[in-house]
Amino acid sequence: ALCIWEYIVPFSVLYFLSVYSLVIFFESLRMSSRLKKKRVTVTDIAKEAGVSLKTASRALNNSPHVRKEKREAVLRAAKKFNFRPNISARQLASNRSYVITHFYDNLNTDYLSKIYTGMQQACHKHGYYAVAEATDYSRKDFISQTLDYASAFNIDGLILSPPLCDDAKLIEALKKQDIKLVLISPQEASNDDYYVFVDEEKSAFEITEHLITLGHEDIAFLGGLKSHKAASDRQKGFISAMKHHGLTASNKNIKSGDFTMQSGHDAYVDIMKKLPKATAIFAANDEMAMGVIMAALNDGKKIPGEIAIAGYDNIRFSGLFWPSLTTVSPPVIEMANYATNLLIRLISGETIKNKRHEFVSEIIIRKSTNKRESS
Amino acid sequence: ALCIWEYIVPFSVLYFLSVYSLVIFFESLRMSSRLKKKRVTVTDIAKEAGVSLKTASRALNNSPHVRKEKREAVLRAAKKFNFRPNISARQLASNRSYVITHFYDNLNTDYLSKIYTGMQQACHKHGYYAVAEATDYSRKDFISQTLDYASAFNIDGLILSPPLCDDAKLIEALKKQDIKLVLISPQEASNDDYYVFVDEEKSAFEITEHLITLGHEDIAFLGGLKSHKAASDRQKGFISAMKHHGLTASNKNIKSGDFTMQSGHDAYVDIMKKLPKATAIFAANDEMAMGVIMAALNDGKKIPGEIAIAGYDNIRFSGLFWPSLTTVSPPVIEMANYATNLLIRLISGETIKNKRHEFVSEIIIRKSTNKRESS
DNA sequence: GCTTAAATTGACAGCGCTGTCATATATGAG
DNA sequence: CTCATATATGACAGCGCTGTCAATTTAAGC
Repeated sequence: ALCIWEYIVPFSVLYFLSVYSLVIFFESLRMSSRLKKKRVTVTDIAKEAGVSLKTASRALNNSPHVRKEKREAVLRAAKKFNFRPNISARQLASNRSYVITHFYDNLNTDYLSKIYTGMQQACHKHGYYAVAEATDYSRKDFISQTLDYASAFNIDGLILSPPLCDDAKLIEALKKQDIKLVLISPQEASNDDYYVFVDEEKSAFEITEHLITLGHEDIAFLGGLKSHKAASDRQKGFISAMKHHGLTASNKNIKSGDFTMQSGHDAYVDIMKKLPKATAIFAANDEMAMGVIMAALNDGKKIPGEIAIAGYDNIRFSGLFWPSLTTVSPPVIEMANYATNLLIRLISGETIKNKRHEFVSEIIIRKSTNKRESS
Repeated sequence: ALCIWEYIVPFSVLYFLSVYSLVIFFESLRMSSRLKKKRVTVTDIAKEAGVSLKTASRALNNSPHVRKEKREAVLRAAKKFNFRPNISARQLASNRSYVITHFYDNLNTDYLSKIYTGMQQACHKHGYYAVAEATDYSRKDFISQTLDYASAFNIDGLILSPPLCDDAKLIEALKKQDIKLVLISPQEASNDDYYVFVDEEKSAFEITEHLITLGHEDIAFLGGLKSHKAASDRQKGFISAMKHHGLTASNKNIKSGDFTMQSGHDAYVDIMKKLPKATAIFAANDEMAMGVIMAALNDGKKIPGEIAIAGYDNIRFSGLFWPSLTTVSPPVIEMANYATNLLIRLISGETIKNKRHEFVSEIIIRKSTNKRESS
């Protein structure tokens, strides 16, 4: 994670680079009382590359109007001196904050933490700061608050996650203020929005296929709330996998819960009543899957020997659960990273054709479906 | 969370404040093309208060050598104009970053997220940035990496959480570099360190007492690894609560696991063999408690009717579990907030007498012990 | 080859704040 | 009341960068 290291060159190397470096070196010795390293500034780079301060600045910022040779010379000098721009000076001079904020209203700290990690990685690389800010979506003045916040802190860009990314009014208001934004997993995105998303249907298809491959034929699906797009996508994936393999998917083996563990528990009882020969259950989220597992254990069933169970989301606990849960893991960190990079490019004024980027989740096979698996 | 709102005064109010505000108002109208609000700067505040730029700066920064009346005048002016200092300018001029970083090597995103929230709150108030940075504690060059990072980013202060906060060498090295730091829950802190911690023994005592109050007498304790100080503190709390109420605590009813769900499951079986009349089990962490619950359900026991189960930590999932788990909730957000405030005071050069601050966890009673409880 | 437009380059000011240091004022000792 | 010391105040430079705008070079068109 400390990708900064790549910038840090041992002093011994610097030492031999040039007379200039020698000067730096001795200066640093002189000031060594408290390791006050002489900062390398754009001026130094410009001198080294034989161009003006401004040209160096342009080259470093990837701005247009710099001849190729000069640009390369500047970049070479920057590398040689291990140059890192001073963010504060940039902020001050350009009247931008170089801060990207993730606004959320979500208590799933696990999810939030992953988003932050992804943002952090991208921000790090480009000299931006990543900030996460909780909001209260239920407040009536929510939109005006958000706008005020963004302008007070001079936020350059915003990442919005569900449910905020589905508030058309908020998005419109932010756009009107000319604040760049990228959405993560919106339920449905307009053509104007930049966003990242993950193909839920495909993953549901794959995990269903995994169960089928293991030899299961009587597989039940436990869905979620109808209004939740992800849940219905997962259901579609299940149905098409079943049909693809010549198995039936009807309301005999499709039930729905409300995403809680309790509802998983209840659903198991229901399923066993209507479809007693079921040997596998695929729940649309991990919590329900865990409820199913508990009910099954309670029922005296061996997992996965007598009944295999799969979930969706890969919440942190699904790996710690016992038996550990086979599930679908959406690449949240990667998505956030991509979204942030996209945002930074937008902020820099780049025009980007592809407004959307699709990710694919990973299927994680653990003990709840696969007895040969050791962990 | 958006505590910035308190700074935002409706325009109408500003409008009537003074001629000066009028000027601001019209300027902002002129620039209204893109809401380019004229920034209020220290110079403005100084003018209003009738002092020099520097005196205003001093007053705003709580520096010494400012007469009381002038200080008050400045603060009044700042409030009137709704002044917010420009962080970047500060950073640039003072050669400090105003960044506080939390270094961690911990996969518990739930915990991390709470720490970040607490830091965020404190940083927000004082114009600092909160950053969270993952490290790899197992690397051999870990310490030098951390030092390089801190100096490259000019970090003002560091928050360290377990296990990093227990690395004496790291701490010494950081101190030598004159980097301020505050530890969160160190296993044992030297007299020189600033840290926050939580009284585990007390909480364990209380939750045991909760079980006793419910009428349980044959209570088993499921401990953790001996090397883990928190685990042994929790065990001490259990023992003293039992003794306090005239109940026995011996190796007949004290077992130990390894903090995994699986070990909780196994421990239940063991406990029931050695102490079949047990009606309550207190596990030293939530995961083991959940393992115990599953084993008990598997065993046909009713929870909490026939056996009550309590955990420790209040991981996110313990509220979603079924039955929801009675547990101890350490105030992580508050701890991080306090630690960050402390750090900011240290950075500002304040001398602080109390190097440590104790927190008390909350006992959260849920269904696994209390059938009357509704959620 | 000449004119015009486009691309490239650099000089310079200044973002908003704090550090330094010289100056001014207050306090205390004798 | 005077001088030394402590406390209070302000003028000014400058942190490192980017925006502006004018100057210069290059390319394009005919």
